[in-house]
Amino acid sequence: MVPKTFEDLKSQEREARKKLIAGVARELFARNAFREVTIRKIAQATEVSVGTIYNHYSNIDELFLEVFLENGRQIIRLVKKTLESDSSRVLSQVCRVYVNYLNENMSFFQMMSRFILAGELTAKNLPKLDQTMRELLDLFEEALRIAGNRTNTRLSAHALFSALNGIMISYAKYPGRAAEESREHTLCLAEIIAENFELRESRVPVQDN
Amino acid sequence: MVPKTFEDLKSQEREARKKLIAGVARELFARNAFREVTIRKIAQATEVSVGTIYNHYSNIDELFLEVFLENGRQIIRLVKKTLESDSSRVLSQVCRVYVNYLNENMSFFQMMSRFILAGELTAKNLPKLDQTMRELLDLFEEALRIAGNRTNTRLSAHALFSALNGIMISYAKYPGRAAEESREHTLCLAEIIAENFELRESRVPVQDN
Amino acid sequence: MVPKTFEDLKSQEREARKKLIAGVARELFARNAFREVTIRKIAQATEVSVGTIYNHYSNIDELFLEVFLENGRQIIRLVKKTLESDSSRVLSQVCRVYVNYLNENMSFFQMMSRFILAGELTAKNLPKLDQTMRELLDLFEEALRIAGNRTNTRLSAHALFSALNGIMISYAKYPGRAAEESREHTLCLAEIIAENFELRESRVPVQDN
Amino acid sequence: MVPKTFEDLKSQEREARKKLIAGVARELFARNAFREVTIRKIAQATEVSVGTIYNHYSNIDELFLEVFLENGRQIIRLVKKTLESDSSRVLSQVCRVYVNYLNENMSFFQMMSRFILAGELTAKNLPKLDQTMRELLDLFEEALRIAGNRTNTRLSAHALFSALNGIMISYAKYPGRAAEESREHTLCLAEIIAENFELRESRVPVQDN
DNA sequence: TATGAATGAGCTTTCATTCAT
DNA sequence: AATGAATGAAAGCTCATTCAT
Repeated sequence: MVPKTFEDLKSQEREARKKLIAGVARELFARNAFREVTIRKIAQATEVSVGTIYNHYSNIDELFLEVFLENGRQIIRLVKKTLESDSSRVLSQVCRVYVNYLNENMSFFQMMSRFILAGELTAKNLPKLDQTMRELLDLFEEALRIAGNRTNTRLSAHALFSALNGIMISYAKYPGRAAEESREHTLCLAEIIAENFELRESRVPVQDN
Repeated sequence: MVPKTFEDLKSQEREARKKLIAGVARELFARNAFREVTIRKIAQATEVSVGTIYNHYSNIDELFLEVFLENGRQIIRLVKKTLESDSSRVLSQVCRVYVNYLNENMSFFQMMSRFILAGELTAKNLPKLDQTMRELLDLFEEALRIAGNRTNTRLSAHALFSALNGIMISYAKYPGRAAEESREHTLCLAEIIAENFELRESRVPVQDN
Repeated sequence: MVPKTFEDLKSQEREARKKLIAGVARELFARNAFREVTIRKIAQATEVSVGTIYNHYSNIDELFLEVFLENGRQIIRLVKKTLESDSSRVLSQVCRVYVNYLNENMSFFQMMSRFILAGELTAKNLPKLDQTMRELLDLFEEALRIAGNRTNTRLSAHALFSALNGIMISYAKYPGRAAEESREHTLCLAEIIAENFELRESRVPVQDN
Repeated sequence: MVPKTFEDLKSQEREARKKLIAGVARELFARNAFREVTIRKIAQATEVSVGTIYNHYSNIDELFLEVFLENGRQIIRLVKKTLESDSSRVLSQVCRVYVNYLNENMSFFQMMSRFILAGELTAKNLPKLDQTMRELLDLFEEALRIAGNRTNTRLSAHALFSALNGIMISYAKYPGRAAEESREHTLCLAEIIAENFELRESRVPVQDN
């Protein structure tokens, strides 16, 4: 958007600064355990005062949500691109892209856990979460359809989404395993999930020959 | 185990007290949000002092692990019983039993999240976690085999386990939904997961050419 | 005051803006608890920036003082009107008018408390406070005189002023009581204070022995 | 109370420590403006950690209330002693004792302001406040009766209590005056209040002689 | 003169852990 | 072995004030 007036400029700058904070926070979340990311640390990393953060976000959960949603938007972009490439086994590729992204943005689940399991979300912010979720599920649904899965596609999309998230919470950092080993394991499981959600003629035992 | 010596007796008692604490903590976790359960509250509920808890567990994560493992043992018992009943669609039933249990013991994931994603687990305790996981996965593997799934059964068991956990983190308390509604949704998704992990001849389009 | 020069005009405008801020702040204080009124909220309510407020008042207490004094001027106007009405029991009416006003402008005491008990007042501003106090006390003194109280009238005015303020701090919002109930209680106490400050022939027991 | 058991001893000690904190806080309040007394400073003054304070008081207002009530109990003791001394003009002496005490424990009103005007009091603590207030008012009522004031004594006690409090809020630290000067002024006003609440035959102008 | 984003010291409160008894 | 008071670092958040634009 090209600013038309001085006001526009200022509000654009403000928005940019706000995004900057969320961006730095996102990096922090990618590198650290969710519990260890505090407002003070975000402030330090952004080279901004604590108060400034509260000038942009009215509380910590609002900032978390912003990061969460930005993660969501990134994923949506990646998945969209994957769907557009007309390669074979699109579903498998979508699953791998998704799990791959999550491996590099670990805190995504811990936030999900916070927003969904612990319910730290105001009614005001709920629609934002819903909207992002819906967009992502639309894409999963499309991938399922392409893969030949044509019954209950919405519910199946939910199940697929769940299953991939579950891989992460269950194995992304399984204690005692090296990072790369874990990552490969999650990708391997993503592949299995994908296969199970594809229409699988080949897996049917040959019958009458 | 029948005590043979006075020492045995004392150590049995000690073990009993330790279990008592873990048991009360487990109830607390079932009824409350993970974040709200503190050492103090566990001490109060057990009618034991804070210090006593530290006499049995060297830190809070050791106690959490004990609770987690006890949860695991309960699940294992339930799944075993399900496998023994020779009804049809055993895999589906196993999935439902598992998800059902988790609905009533929500904190299970938050602990999983703590141990796996946040890595709060000492090397010393890792084997205990491993052992329980292995037992549970053995059962899932068996269920898969019964359902006709015969390739890569170990990895498939991992994938199934992941998928079911994912249902919980993604939808168990989806904000804005009533508890009963959420529960039904999770069971419905468990069923879809089960179907996708079963051998599904019926889903193959008729090939009459 | 009619502006004579351009300078006058500008300075008049400036003064008007200053009064505007104080006026809005006054409304805010009347409707909200003292502790909840912040510079930010005053700025928002005035539709002016925080910085602008600091252009007119060098700190928050200067603004508070302005509000306090404006409250004082309002009270003075009301009490004057009451004194001019040649009704009977003027002292009682003055007391009720005063307490009534305070019931609708609660923060008055909290400011008094701030200025007097906590001493948040610069030497520069002291004369303004003094001047307003003196005017109000003049009126109380006159009311006492009308009521027949003719000894130590200045000190009695102080005592009367104190007593009415004390009603508010002691009972204006006594916890557990409804607002209307509290208000009535304060008016009732104001009446008792008035009676005690009037010359009370009737209260002397008949001495027929 | 003489401790009977070891338990008694421990609980007595605990109680003593709790009182110690309140006592130190009371001194702090006597010497400093209410706003400047923080949990941290109380902890420092008591040579105790912040956490310890929260072991004894569940929040800051509970501690404030304790201090307030202890102030109240002290006043009650003093007023009682005054009533028991069979000197003349007991009411006047009661008023002076009360105002004198408050001069040495300034924060009393700021707490009153907090509890009464700002309503920072949980339902649970309300009865404690009520009880102390009632006891104090009983004494004021008795003083009024002794002074010959026999109508509406309860309401009059309220009015008297209010009036004396008002002296403090209005003049205890009137800016620009020396401490001793202010103190004398408050005592002088207390005397005037007392006179006005006494039955005053002498003040009645001689009528028909 | 008006703006309002930035500041940061300071607030209350929490809670796993320690240790003298 | 059991106790539970003491600890204190660290959390989220507030708000009067400043200052570059």
